[in-house]
Amino acid sequence: MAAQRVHLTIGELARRAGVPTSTVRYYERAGLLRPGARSASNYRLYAAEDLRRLRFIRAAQATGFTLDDITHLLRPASCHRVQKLIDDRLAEVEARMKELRHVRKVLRQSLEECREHELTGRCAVVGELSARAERP
Amino acid sequence: MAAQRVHLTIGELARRAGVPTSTVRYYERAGLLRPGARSASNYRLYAAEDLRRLRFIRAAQATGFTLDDITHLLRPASCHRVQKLIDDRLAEVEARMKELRHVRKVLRQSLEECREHELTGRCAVVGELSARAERP
DNA sequence: GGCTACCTTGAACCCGAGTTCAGGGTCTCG
DNA sequence: CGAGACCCTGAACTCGGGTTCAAGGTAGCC
Repeated sequence: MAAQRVHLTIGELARRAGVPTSTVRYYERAGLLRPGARSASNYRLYAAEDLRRLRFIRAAQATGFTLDDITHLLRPASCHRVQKLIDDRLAEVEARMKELRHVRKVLRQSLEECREHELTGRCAVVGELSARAERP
Repeated sequence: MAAQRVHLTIGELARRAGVPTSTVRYYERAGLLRPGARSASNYRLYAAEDLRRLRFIRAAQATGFTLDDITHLLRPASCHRVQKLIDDRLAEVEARMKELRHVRKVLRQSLEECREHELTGRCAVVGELSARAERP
């Protein structure tokens, strides 16, 4: 409450979050992030809060939420809805991790074989991958 | 070699792989999967081999390869290239798993808090999520 | 007072990965 | 023979998530 209002321009905000300004404007169009104010010259002005919000958006996105999901996460209108989103997402995350563990195993094995067979001139990776990918 | 040539139509193939026929045709356009033959009436005919190939494509895709990557995986022209693809992908998989572990933790915590705060009427999830997402 | 780096808008464009549509041919069953 | 389910083609469309472009306004410094 008493914290100084930091006034970031769009460029500053974007740099701090590691995104292009075009993306910030795009998120605004998408209803995800509105600047708290505008300067006299009509520049968007953002507070520290907005930086957190932007970082949250990127983090959520990196973990598989769509922008549409994120709008619901950021509008805690219904706790139930948010809970359901998180619940579902959690299930997806679990499933994805399981998949990835399998994939990692397959990739490692294939890579090894590929290296072993290198001298033969014929790369056997695809057959191996296919065969294994079929019965996860 | 001596195995019977199974002649699947596009619909049969698609059903067995769990994709729409439009996708199969799309993969053909993309150079990923050509039918081994055509019937007299110009229907695409696929062999069991092609079903494996299609399943491989879907599996690879599910694990984060783009269709373009997959064309290279399926054309083992250069073992080196394939190795590089797999190597890179392996690194991505590792990174992604790490991310996911963090995300899972955050989601679990948030969900718990959300449930605890349910009675207060105000959902605190976003604040929590944002705060945690900031320092992974 | 001019240079440079920033900011504004709306509209158009891009990409991957498909899907849909229009306008046909074919196969099989009754 | 006819109905319904399948197949063909090329072209257009969709969608998410942005980026790029044109045509400006502005802020700060020398």
